[in-house]
Amino acid sequence: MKPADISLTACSYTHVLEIISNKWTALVIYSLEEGTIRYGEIKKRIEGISQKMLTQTLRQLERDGLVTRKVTPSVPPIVDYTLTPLGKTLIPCMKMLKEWAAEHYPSVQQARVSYELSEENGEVRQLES
Amino acid sequence: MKPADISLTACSYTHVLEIISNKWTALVIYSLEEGTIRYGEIKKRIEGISQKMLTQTLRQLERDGLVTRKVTPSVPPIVDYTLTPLGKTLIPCMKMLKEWAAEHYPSVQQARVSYELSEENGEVRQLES
DNA sequence: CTCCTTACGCACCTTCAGGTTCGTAACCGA
DNA sequence: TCGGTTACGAACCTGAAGGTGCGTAAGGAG
Repeated sequence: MKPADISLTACSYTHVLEIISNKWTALVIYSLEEGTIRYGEIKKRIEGISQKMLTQTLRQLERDGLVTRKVTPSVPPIVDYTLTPLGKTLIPCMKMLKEWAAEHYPSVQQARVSYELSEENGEVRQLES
Repeated sequence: MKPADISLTACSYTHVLEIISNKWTALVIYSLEEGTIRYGEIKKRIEGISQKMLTQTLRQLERDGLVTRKVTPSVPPIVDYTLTPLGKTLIPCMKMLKEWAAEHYPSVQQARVSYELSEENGEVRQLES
């Protein structure tokens, strides 16, 4: 009835997801929840993240005003990262997502298994002849 | 101190985002919030989505147990989509994300602008010589 | 007889997020 | 003198997400 009332560029969902849906972003924010932390510490805490990806992710968060970067020019250098007040407003959202997953992700996994099974058994998907 | 306690594959965030962070997924779920709706209706409501992407997105949601697909074998065919109870549990999460964006996205945009400005003015980023 | 309709599948192409590797500054301890 | 340290930048490569266009069924309207 109402035609084209949902727009990708205008929709709020797109905006949030654009910020937090990068591969490592949520994990980096999570590692910052407890307060200020050094670059190297983040890297140690997050399993499998490369230096490049961590730097890239942090740069993006800094650009978006979600974290602050503080350089102490010693040698070797010390760089501390902290969530800004704006960044902290994300925490309740993230908590909610986390809780949803804890509660419902098993159901999703189960659904996927049964879906694959019914596919193998040649269930009707096609609009048949 | 605590080394590698955050893992990509084990973390709940990854799981939720894996489900809802595809380009069109959130918008499709949003279009289903009000109840059962036909394929063509969804397509009309979401600006710029192609047939292929809509089908792909719906297939994925169906596979994850978030929507049901009901085919009425008439000609031309009628296919109705509905959120499952599991799918409906996502709505509060989505609402929260939406509200966050409504409240805070302007700040993010502003932060981006000032970031670009300070870049142009050659701010110190490098660990200097 | 022909065209329009709905809801797809399939094949192909492009783009970009993400990953790997290498180089760097300059101090400190051995 | 030489390797280890920290926190990066730059160049390059790859795979997967997303986009475009074509084919299709069968009935009803004209």
